[in-house]
Amino acid sequence: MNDSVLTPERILAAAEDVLRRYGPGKATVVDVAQALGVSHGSVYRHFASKAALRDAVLRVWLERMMAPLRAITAARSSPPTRLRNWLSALREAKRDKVLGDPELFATYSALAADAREVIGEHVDHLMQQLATIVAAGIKSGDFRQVDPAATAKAIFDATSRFHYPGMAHLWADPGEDAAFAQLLDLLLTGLAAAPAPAGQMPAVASGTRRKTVRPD
Amino acid sequence: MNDSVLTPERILAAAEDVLRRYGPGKATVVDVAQALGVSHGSVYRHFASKAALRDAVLRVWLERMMAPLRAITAARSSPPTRLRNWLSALREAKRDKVLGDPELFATYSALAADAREVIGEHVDHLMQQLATIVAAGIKSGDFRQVDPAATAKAIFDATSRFHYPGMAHLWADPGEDAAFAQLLDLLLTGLAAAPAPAGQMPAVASGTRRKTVRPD
DNA sequence: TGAATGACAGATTTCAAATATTGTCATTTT
DNA sequence: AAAATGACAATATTTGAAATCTGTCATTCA
Repeated sequence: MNDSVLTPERILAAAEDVLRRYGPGKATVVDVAQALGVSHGSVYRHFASKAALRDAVLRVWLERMMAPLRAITAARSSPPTRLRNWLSALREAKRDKVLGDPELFATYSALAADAREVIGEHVDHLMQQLATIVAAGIKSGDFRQVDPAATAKAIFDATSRFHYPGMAHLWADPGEDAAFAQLLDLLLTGLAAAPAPAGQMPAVASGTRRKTVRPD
Repeated sequence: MNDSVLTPERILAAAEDVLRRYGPGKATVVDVAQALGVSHGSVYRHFASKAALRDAVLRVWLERMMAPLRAITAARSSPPTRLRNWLSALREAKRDKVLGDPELFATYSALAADAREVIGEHVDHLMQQLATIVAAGIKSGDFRQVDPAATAKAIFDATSRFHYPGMAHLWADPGEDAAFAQLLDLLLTGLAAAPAPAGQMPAVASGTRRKTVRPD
């Protein structure tokens, strides 16, 4: 098992493996070291504590999960479509994980419970992406004039039901798809620029109506 | 303690007391019986099992919490206002409970975790009330033509973040009020009847525009 | 005769002793 | 000299035997 030099990367990979095999409660630093054929003292040369190792593993996992979302954020489809796709992708990523391998999902949920800081950063990243899409929608005239950051948070909050791991126990229900679609419709309607608002308009130059129609 | 005859009501009251004092994990049927000055066998004459007793206590507690919501549902203010008040009241009821007495809240959350059926009924009741308000809003012309039941579910889902006990750990945050207000605005905008819809309208007789303006 | 009791079997919980883990660091290895 | 080791103290977890609890029911009580 002692292939090359001991690097943080090799330790991370081994840790992920051990975690997958043993579960979150039982995986020990000694196990990880053993998997690498080294003493557990060596692991502490690269990670300050078990918590630090745990955080690093979690970060890798979250990063992997976020990759498709980044792509959607940067896509060229219309902002409303992008928003729909992004939220659907977030939901499906979690849903597939929890339905596909409940144990592993539970493992990572357990990790996450003790890694508030990492989760905080993660959520911040997600909301920044949402805000980007919302801002694009305002610019294109598809969305009302709203505060992108605050609205991003509202959208994230509103969809928690479908992506927050603590609610995973509801995700196997048959009505879930319909409920999610219903919610998306409600949110997008709330976000849409009023076609011809009779009366009060936000006090902003309304020169940015929807200009181009892009393929969805 | 052996005042009058043993009734389900007296047992319920004692059970609630014991639960409050001992916590959810430690309260035993023997404790409840002891508090009443009877043998535990007598309790089983009135409740088939500890689970049944637990369910009954939970039902009483939930019923008490729902009372103000019923009042709001039946109020005479405009449907949008009623919806706002109802959702705010739901949020505040839970928030006050969890911030006011975290232990007791944890106790009841623990009960709830093993009483899916009772919780299911409870949620159904809540959604029915929401649907009533939504239907009223459609009738008054304040809301778009939507399916009241499906929309009630969407609204309930969208606000889970602020009333689902599993998310209580977020409720002490200072930004919570603003976030909730933001979400309410987004939902109510999404629900509002378009002032002058340019183009596609639902295939429904649109003879029910907002007729009267009531005091909010 | 209907309500209450308490002994009982089986299941669950508790608690303290035994074991394992984390994190450090003086020593060994390469 | 940098990397790795493993003995060690402090902490956390596991374990299993004893105690407690749930739910039943034959018997007692009023």
